[in-house]
Amino acid sequence: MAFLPINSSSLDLSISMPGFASSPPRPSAKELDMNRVPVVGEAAEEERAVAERTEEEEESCSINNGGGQPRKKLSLSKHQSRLLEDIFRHNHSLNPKQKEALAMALQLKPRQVEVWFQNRRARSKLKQTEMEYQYLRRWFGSLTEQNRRLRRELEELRAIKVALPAVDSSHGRQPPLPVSTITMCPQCKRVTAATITSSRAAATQTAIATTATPPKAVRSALKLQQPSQG
DNA sequence: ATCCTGCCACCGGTTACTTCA
DNA sequence: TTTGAAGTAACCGGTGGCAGG
Repeated sequence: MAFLPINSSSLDLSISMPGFASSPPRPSAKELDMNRVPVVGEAAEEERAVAERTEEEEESCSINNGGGQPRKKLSLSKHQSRLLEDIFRHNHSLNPKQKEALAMALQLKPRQVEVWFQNRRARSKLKQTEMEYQYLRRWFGSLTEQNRRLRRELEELRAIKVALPAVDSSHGRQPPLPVSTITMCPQCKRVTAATITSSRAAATQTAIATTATPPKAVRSALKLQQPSQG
């Protein structure tokens, strides 16, 4: 469990903070909230933008005043998003103190940080689900193909068995068979054509029957891809 | 020990806004 | 300039865990 390195009074992140970093990357105009007036410059502008945004939120955003007015949607700056992402990578949820500290560092409301983490967890889960779906779809496809191949093989083996009805018990001399059909009888340890047809057919039958069950490795692989909690 | 209540955090689903092709 | 799709911040209602009475 990777906890954020914070204490009760500060968020000690080794990542640059908006408004605190010496030279934070300047977000492009498109990355900033379009409700704000366009700004030019470096850190001061970012700081000013955040301050203006916060002021606007105080007045208009229902997350602050409890609704009534049409909600305005805040666009987080690239800087804020990056920091949130960095923290999310280490921790998918925050305790109240961490949330408070992070909100302070980002000049956001704790509720906004909370909502961001909720939405981020949801996106993460959705992405995971989509990955699993794609994986299972591919797996299903390969199983279908395998099943088709095995059924074809079973038909061929049955055809061979029909063509060679007397071979089964004799172990006697038989006409030469195709190399691919020769195998060892598990009981008598002798190579016979009849054994091939029966044992291979049985094996094929079993393979067909068992292709519906996901192998343990697949099940655990899907489990392993779950995002680690806490 | 059990039940009830209030609080809080979280989740799934949805809405509404922003951005971009 | 308009428009539809995609991304996502914010909201809503429901649920479960926990503490206190």
